[in-house]
Amino acid sequence: MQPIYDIESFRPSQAVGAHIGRARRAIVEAINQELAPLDISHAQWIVVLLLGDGAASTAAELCKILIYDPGAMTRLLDRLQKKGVLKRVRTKADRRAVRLELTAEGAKLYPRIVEALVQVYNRLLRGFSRAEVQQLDDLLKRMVANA
Amino acid sequence: MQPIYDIESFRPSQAVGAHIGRARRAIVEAINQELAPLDISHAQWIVVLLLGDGAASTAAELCKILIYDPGAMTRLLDRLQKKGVLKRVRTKADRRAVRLELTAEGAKLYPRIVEALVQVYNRLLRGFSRAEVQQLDDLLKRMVANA
DNA sequence: TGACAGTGTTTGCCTAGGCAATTAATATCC
DNA sequence: GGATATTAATTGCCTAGGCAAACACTGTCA
Repeated sequence: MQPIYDIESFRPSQAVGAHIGRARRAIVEAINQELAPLDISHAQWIVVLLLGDGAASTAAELCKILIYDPGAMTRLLDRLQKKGVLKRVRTKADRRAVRLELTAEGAKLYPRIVEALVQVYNRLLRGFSRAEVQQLDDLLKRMVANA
Repeated sequence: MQPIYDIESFRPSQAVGAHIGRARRAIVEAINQELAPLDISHAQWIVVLLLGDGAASTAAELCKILIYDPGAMTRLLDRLQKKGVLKRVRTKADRRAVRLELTAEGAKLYPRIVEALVQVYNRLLRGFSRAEVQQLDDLLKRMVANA
């Protein structure tokens, strides 16, 4: 298999990286716009999502999944707590860790975020067959696997 | 064409957005690692690239292409100037604008960045046929077009 | 030509993430 | 059991981007 790009003909703005970057920007902007009424930031709704579906329940887990700085996470959680979205609960099992729980308020946010995401993705995937989406996913996963 | 995702079965971490996010992270990290010896940040090498291949020559153009805040751009250019990578040249044509030019130093950076990008992309695309890369590009472009 | 809108750049202020050091609690290993 | 390493969370400090206001200059249009 010959290499895809070579130095002579390389055009940065036409490379996969640029396309991926533009697609990501389109997604982020669309979601932000959709979630604007909830007054919640990009980093924040991802956390609500992860707590809401049980993928994480402590700051450390969130940091690991999101590859996010622990210090920044503490402050992000502070903000969500101040908003009344989540609460910190110390547990007996491990007294270092703080279990994070969505409040009733926060729990109401979860389905709204899911709905927004589904809507945005479906919109950005207009005209795609399921097979094409599957293929896109697969190609991206192969890139990540090569890292 | 039926919608791709539905609320019940939606798994955020398996959606296209997540895959795109992970691919982007893999690319950024690989490039940063490759360019670490140059002591230049993510935002900075993109600017050098755009100036180097003539895609932009003023701060305003850079902002437009990168969808980047003008204030932040001023300061980013300050840093690159202090590093001796570029210089600002006032021109008679439009006395508001400042033409940006790579210094001899900056010009030497350009091919090294291109080389790093080509290398990283080719590595992340190991095992891809040209057709597959083309398909990936196309699928991403279609998403962006739907935005 | 002169008022006015628009453009290019800069600055100040605010927010937020990264890094390093700290503290508290737990795990490990002898 | 006790020294040591590791882990979870927090804090302070630094850097950098977003927004809004300010300023200089250019373009437009009556």
